[in-house]
Amino acid sequence: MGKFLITLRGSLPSCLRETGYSYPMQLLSKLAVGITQAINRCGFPNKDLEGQIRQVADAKFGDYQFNGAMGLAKELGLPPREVAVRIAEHLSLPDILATVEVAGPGFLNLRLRNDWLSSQLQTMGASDCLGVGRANPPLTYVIDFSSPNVAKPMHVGHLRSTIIGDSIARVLRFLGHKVITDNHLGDWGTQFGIILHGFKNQLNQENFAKDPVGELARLYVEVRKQFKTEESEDQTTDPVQEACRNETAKLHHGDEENRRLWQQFMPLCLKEIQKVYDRLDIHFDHTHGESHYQPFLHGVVESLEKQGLAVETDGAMGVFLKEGQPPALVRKRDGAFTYMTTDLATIQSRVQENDPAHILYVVDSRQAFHFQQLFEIARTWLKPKAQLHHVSFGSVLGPDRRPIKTRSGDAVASLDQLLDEATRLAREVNQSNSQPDGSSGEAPEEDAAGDAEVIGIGAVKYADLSQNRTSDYVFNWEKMVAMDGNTATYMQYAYARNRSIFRKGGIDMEKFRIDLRSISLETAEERQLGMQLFRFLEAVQHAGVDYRPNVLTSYLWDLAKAYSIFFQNCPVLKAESEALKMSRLGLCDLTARVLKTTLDLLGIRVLEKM
RNA sequence: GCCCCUGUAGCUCAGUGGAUAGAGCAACGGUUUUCUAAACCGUUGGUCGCAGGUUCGAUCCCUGCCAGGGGUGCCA
Repeated sequence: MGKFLITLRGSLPSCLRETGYSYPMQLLSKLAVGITQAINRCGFPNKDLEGQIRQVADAKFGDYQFNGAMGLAKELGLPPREVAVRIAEHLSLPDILATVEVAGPGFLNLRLRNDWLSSQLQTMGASDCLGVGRANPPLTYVIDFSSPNVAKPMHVGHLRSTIIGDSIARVLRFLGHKVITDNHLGDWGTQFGIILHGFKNQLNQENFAKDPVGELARLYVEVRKQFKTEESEDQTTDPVQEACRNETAKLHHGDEENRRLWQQFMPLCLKEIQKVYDRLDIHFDHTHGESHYQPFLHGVVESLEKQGLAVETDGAMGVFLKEGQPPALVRKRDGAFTYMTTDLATIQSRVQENDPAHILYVVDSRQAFHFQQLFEIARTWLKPKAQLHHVSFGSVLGPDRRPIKTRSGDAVASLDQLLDEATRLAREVNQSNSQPDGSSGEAPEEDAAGDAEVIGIGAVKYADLSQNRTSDYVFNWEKMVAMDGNTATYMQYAYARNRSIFRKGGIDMEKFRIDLRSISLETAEERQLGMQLFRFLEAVQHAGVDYRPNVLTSYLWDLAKAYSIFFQNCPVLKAESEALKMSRLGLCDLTARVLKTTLDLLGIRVLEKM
């Protein structure tokens, strides 16, 4: 491969090589080889080349474009268009390219041959994984996501880590990597001390019997309210906070009563959380909470101390990293360990047990400083071969544009409420569209409740996933439960309409898929849809390289648009000839499979009828 | 104080060192004897916070400023 930057819409090209992404259908590397050869034939230098091969900005220019000629021209002191023309003249990829055109100040616009594209679509269609195949070599990823505090009910703020993490796991698995997901529950920190303190002093027995988790959550909020505010100058003298710290420390030191209570609370909390995961269709390989690492914490601090990393400071043990920066505390004055200690133990354990190439933390961007410290300590301490990444995401803001905080006990929509509302709306829309008024769609009567859940939860997930994870966003009920425009519902609907064609046509899917025919891309609509289908691989790669599910939602939107235009303009069952009908059915079926698979990578299900 | 992030259409947000900066929603107008109208088509809407700099080319990179937010030794 040449020294090109292969750009998948701005993704990090070197990652493609580093992560060993090499798939038979990879077009960009083929183009890179061809263009490198052309540049060599011209006698132009190809080192330090800032050129780029990418999808065209506008379909009217072609399919792909090469932007390197302008930079090269500057280096050579030649007119940019002349350089572009010479590269174009020497560019020879006769099987793949139909046209190579120089345009504007020196762009090289490339158009793929229809027969080549068609053959690629056949390859995709014949492949179970739609031409994506296996990464070579597969890498091991540990992905840490969701990680709620078990003592509190999940709310909209927990949604992002949970569904973004799940989607990243699905994408990396689909790309052929080994993925280990781990829900690092907050089940051992100060929040338990708070609950223990509340339980011992302010318990409402009746509530606890009726709704134990609800009562624990209430206690948490109640006790938090009694803390001195952050403005007060000396929080170390706060008696309530001190008492909570004391309960935490007792738990950590093996106090019998606190251990017993912890063991009583945990199954209740876990059951509550599991309900949400079941609804969201999210599963973990491990649920190793903070408590899981408790036996190793002493050893961690000891080891850090031995290496001279941790030193005593005001009675606590801390690691000083940078001048002027506060130390990272690994053991508090009262002997309790911190989440820094737990996170270090967790890294150690993951490195030893899984030997991963990457460990991803899908966590709120506000914890950036923590991860910076954590990674720095871990690298010095363990010298792991694993790369550590904080896959951060922005905050969910309230209507006042300020982050929703639960520490202060803000009232926020619970996740259950959100999912209920979305499901309720889905049922409403579904019913209104199922009236026997002649113009309605096929009424799916069998499992209306289940269908509404698929649509409603899909809508909620899509609303979150379609946003770039790094930016904050304002929480909005209507947006979260919207079912028109660029939403999961739109994709599910496109899928359902697509399947309807096959039902109406009485097509035997198994026979049809075995008996694949060549796909005609004669009309502009067919061509555009085919092109979009072909780009599936690039979209998944890009999403995987950047850990960004919203790349997939953008792709889906483009694909669904292309399909809608095709659907509108190209009759399938009533196509002019049997051959054209079969070709278009082939396009439809491939579209359905790509839609379904991409939605699956987002953790969203489809319905055969809507 | 120090560190980090953000600023793009009325609202919510995409996007990119390259061609005329895009969607959804909202508003307005149109499409249903034709494979599902949860759809489609069209119109309106922008000094990409401000000012410099680097570059053949900057909304994107750099610096400063303004505005908002976050973090910051005993919460996680």
